[in-house]
Amino acid sequence: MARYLITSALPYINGVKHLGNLAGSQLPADVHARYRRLEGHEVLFICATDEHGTPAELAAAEAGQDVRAYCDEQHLIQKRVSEGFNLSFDWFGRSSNPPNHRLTQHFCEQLEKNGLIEERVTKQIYSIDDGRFLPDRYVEGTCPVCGFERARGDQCDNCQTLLDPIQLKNPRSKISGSTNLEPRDTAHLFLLQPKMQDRVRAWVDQSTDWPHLARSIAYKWLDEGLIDRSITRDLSWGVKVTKDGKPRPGFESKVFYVWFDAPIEYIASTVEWSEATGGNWERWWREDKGAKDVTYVEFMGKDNVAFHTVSFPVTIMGSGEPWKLVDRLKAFNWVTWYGGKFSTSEQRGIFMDVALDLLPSDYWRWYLMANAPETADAPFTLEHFQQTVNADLANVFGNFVNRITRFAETRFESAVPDGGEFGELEKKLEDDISAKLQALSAHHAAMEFRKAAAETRALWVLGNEYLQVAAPWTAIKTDRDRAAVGVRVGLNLCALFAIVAQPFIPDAAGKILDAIGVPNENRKWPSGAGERLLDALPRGLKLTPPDVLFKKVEDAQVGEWAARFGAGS
RNA sequence: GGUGGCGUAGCUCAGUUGGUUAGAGCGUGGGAUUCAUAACCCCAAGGUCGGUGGUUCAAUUCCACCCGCCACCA
Repeated sequence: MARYLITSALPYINGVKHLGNLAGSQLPADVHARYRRLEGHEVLFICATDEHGTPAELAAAEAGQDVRAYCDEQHLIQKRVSEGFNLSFDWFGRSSNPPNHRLTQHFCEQLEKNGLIEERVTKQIYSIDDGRFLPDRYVEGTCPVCGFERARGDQCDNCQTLLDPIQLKNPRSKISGSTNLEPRDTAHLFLLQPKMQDRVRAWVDQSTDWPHLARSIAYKWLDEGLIDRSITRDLSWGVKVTKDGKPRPGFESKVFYVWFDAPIEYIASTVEWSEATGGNWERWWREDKGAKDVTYVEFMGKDNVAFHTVSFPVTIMGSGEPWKLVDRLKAFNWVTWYGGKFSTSEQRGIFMDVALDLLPSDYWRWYLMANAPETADAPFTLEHFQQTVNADLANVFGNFVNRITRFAETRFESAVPDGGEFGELEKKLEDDISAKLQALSAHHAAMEFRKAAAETRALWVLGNEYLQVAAPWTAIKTDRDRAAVGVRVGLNLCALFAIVAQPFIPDAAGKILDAIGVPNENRKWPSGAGERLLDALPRGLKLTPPDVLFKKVEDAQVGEWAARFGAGS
């Protein structure tokens, strides 16, 4: 038994995420966590909402709410939606909770002790009418290079020139539109990342089992050279800046930059978990306190790779303390909506809460993992979704369960029949199943989700092929024992198929296992060797044929949804 | 613009550490079957592996350039 610490990139607090966000980190992380638990390993699966930063403040203002009240509400909404998708987090925390404040301050003070923090004064745009400094992106004005009138403070969208907000002509606040702005001196803390460059590189060098994409992104940043990075902002919503545990003089109206405190929430969310459950968080995160044998696995979208392979490790290593660093990471490309972007404002695409109103979570889980954006961006289309779930879930798997349980009901009194012996057909099936199980386990272990889904489906197909040849409905006319073998094997296959489908479609798998009466302790991942895979159920065991597991998605539904969610527009 | 990724059957994708007839699922056509959600099972058709050059006995697989799409650039 091994120990796995699994984290999913933190969803930003600002509204319910779309299917693409789900597919790129929370869902695969959940599938992997479930797989490792089924294997009998000790798993701690952690996520949280990322709640600080200007976008949260602005969204709250737009909603006419206090930012904390806004985050409270949005956190609950996201938590409920993640439960609706059966995301089996051991804890779903909040980066605004006290443990993250304490840890973020702790890390900064450690970094400062180690000579990695420097206080510097810079000029920033202050909006007198808004009563605040403006982040670069929230200053707009005329580009000094090309004259484009809606250039942002960090970059001109027209000519791509990188800008400082001070350079803009006729600058105005994007928040209020006010032009009553002036540059003012303000102090900030800078993290001296270049000092850690060699150590981070050495660490990346030895991280040979990362995916190629992750390493090349890390090397790209290292090759370009790390820079001193400002880790504080002039905002009120966030983690206060301290020195020796007390408010840091001159920083009373400042907080840490959201990108500094967000990854620390991985640890802090685990602290939240320990406070709520009595668990020992240091056993998972501190190598001096029992975390040496932990395998830490991170899931994220490709945009997050640099932060997880370079920035956060700088914080961790720079602390000089024995914190756990990532061992394996899995990065995803994007799911697109018909090749384009999901967009809340333009009503393009399906968001997590709406998806649950349309269909059970298993449909989405299956499709998104069977088509996970692993090597490239993957388009979501309703038509492909319909084809995939109807074929895989309804026709191949659901119908398999239905045909064999119905037959057992009408001809064998809804019980696992006794009688008859395995023949060549069953022996061959056993070999084929074992081989596929082995491949499936390997794909799960390697976090190859498309391949794991394809292999799961291939198992289901073996079941249908077997029934076709064994044909108990024909055998029953002349040889009841022969039919009994077919039905017994068929029912055992149902149980086995449901067990290995649990990581992808936990609800449906649970229904099947309940219907067949498989107790919880017998739902573990099959280890393969020497198991009686096809004769594990007690003979005479009564079952209740489940209702149709997966209703097909109808053309009319697809048509309606396509219009409603902006398909192809 | 810089860097990285991708471009393989109608669609979504595997694959080739360079080597006999390039694979899967879906979709399509045909057949078989009736236990089952008109499902399942079998068979078949379909590709000059983005383009152009180069290296090689041999390239879809390596190299160069080009075209197209995507991401990141703190």
